[in-house]
Amino acid sequence: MLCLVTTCGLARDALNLLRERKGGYDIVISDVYMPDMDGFKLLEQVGLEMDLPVIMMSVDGETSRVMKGVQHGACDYLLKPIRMKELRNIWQHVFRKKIHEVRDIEILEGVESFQMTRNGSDLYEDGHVLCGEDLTSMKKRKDIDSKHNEKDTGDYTSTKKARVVWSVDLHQKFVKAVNQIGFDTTSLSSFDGAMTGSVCLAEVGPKKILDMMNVPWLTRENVASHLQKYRLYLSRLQKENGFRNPAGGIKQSDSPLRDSAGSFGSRNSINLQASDVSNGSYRFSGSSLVVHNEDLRSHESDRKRVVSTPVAQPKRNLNVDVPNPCILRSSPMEFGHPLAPPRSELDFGAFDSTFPTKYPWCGIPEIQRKTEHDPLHLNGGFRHPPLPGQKQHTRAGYPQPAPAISCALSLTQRETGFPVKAKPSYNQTRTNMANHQAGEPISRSTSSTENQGLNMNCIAELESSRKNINLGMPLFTTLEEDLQVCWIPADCYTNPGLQNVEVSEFFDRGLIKDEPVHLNDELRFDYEFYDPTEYSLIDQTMFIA
DNA sequence: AGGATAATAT
DNA sequence: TATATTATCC
Repeated sequence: MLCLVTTCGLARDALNLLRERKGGYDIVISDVYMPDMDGFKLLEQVGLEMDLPVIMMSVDGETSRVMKGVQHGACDYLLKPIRMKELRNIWQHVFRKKIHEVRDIEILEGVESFQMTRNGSDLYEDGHVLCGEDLTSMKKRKDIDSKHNEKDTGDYTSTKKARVVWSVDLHQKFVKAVNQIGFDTTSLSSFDGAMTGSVCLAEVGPKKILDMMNVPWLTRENVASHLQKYRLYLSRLQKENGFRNPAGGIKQSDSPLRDSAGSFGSRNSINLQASDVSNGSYRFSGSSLVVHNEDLRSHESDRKRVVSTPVAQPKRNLNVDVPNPCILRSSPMEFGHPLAPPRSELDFGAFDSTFPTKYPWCGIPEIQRKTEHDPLHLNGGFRHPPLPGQKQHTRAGYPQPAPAISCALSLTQRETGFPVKAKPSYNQTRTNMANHQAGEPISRSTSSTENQGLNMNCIAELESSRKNINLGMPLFTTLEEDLQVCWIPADCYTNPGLQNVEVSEFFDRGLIKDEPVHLNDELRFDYEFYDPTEYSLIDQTMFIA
């Protein structure tokens, strides 16, 4: 890096130069002792007239003096003799300042305009500022660069396709389509559940599935890719089934370890292992707030037609056990739901003892199930998963402990309109846009769109922290809980005070109502009539591979 | 269509 | 950093 240094013997000269050429300098290094002026005076003056980082230096390392420098606004204080290494480092200050400027702009102008800033005249590339490597991650740099190129060429289509996130509901559509096609083409219900699955898959191709799914923005490639994974999963499943579970029952996860190979299908029973419990830091680590630079990709998601899960994303490191392994039954009519699933789907459910329909891939959305151990299921509407006894009352939770501070904080910040986001915001932000594109009934009000991910996360946060407190020990949040939090009716938040008000308000698209939250009317059926436990299985198995 | 592999996300 | 997921190529 080339540095132009101007030296002055007098502070007065320096000030004049600085005034003459505003913007011509990036940093000021000044001795504390100067013939014509106290260094602190100069420092003060520079601070008043221009916004430049000032570094003080002197042979005097007396604490009070150093402190004085800092108090007057010096960003560093170097002791003479100054080493080269120290000099090299002073550019940090310049850097930092620039970055703060960018941040300020972001905050002031809001996400939208910030994105424009980044897309357009890229502040980062202003002069030499972008020389360093440690300010923003290289990844971000890459994003910026690619965006920049896009702008230059004007060719937006040349960029890579955004990734489709196979959310629960999207996958449900997929499975639905697979089942449908399987039904249509075979027009018979196999008595062998496993065969039914295979037959379906043998018959269906991505094209058909795509048509059946009727999701306009989805491509054949998307489906093909997903189908590939699906098949992979099925084969693993069959292998595992033959191997560990010849009887076809629910695999007892006697190991808390995640079997990476077979985990797709092996998570239906959940172990509350002490080792897992001790791993309670997970939730809180996830709750730290980040002033998050809206990812560019969320900006383009409309164009890119990206989907993402509308619910909290599964947490891979979680493996929670249902204390009583659910006994699954195909019992759609028990709920008297008017929408009886097609025959093939019933068939899927009917043979869950031979074929692991308990696994998410196998038509969960189409069949209704009941967990014998959970009477709550019969209540209709919102139901809990069969949590261990302790947890049960925390769920009903009327006198609720305060939510996580972080959550309250994020809510508050959200109100300020600052682009503050809970961590997994990227995908979820995309979700909303994509969902919108798919014609799903999602409000496009700015706040809800921008903060949906945060909403979810905050609620999840509330839930988990509440549990943690109630149990008096760190308890990790389960996936199912993550999902559940989306369903919690507003009146669950009976704890008076800030957080309740804000939480309700938070759901400005009406996510919290007197009934379970669903993302899509079409899916309502699934959400309402499926055992949340089951649903958790969906996630755990479907998205954790 | 479907498998292999590259790219990307977590 | 390793692994999982998805896009893309053939």
